[in-house]
Amino acid sequence: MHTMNTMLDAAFFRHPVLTVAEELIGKHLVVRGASHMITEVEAYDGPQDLACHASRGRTKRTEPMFGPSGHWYVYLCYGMYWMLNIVTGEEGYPAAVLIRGIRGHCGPGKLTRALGINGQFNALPAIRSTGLWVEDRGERIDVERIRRTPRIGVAYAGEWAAKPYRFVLE
DNA sequence: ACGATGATGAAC
DNA sequence: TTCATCATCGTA
Repeated sequence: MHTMNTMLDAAFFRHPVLTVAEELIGKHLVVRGASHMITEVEAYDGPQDLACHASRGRTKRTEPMFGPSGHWYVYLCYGMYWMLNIVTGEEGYPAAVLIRGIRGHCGPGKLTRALGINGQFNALPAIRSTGLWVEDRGERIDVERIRRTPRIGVAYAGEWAAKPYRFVLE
């Protein structure tokens, strides 16, 4: 039996960021005709989350996170690495999932470099016509294979640094 | 352990 | 306009 590849749309992403983050494990990032299984993500959850950029308010940079779900939030980190995030939840509530790993590439800065993803995708919707989207390719991921840990590189975020908002496929 | 490398946001 | 800070990574 053949399974259709389904593009994940805005409705898929219009849910609590922790829910979307876990469900993104095992889905596929599609760019330039190639698909890559997502193996590691982190959730950033709203203005109260001190590790979330939006906790410092609505600014030019964080604007996409306040927009509708299913759009990309891409920003430059440490002057060298592009971080790829997908906006989740209701419009007006700033939350996003950082794509930290795909099969064959570990690390958020390495995967964007390998796939040629940069700021050109910021604020664009994750649909076929933009050239960067997410698909369910019918792979079943047992939740037992998903490990939760604190997020990486956010030690400054007080109690929020310890929350298990990182999801990794074993 | 540290430097590369530049945008960001807050302070001044 | 300056300044500290950074959701990282390669090299040592």
